[in-house]
Amino acid sequence: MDICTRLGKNVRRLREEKGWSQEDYADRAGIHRTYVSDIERGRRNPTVTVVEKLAVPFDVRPGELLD
Amino acid sequence: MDICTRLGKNVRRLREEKGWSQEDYADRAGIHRTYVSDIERGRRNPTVTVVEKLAVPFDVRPGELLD
DNA sequence: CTGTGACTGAGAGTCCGTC
DNA sequence: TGACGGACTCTCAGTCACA
Repeated sequence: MDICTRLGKNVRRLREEKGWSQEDYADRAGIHRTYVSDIERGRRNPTVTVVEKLAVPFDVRPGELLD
Repeated sequence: MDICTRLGKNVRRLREEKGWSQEDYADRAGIHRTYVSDIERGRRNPTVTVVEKLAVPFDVRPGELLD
């Protein structure tokens, strides 16, 4: 499976575990809501700085999002 | 420490452990030599697909390069 | 062998919407 | 709430000559 798809699935899974909407999560991560939507669907190829931002609200290491 | 710097240090450390030159490694990863040079010095902010390419020659999970 | 500045096309990332 | 589109700016991907 493509690494962007894996990233997207991990983000969605963790976000839903927290019970957050995409908008809630986007605000916590400091990222635009439409961008989160694209990422969860594997339609974007984010940079490592974005991966770091994505990891903050979940309190996990950035690398975990790529597993 | 900045995530780009961490990535760069990890790549350089692993590359030197293997005894490869930047050029050897770049060829194995399918990336340009000068681009590897930039990444090792933390001057670039690569996308996750690049991180995936970087991980291949080392036979590690892409996420490990971000630790 | 490696660092660096410069360059171009592609795409990252934001913001406005509608359904 | 989330999918999706359009339009926009700015940075990244990828390469080269040269130090």
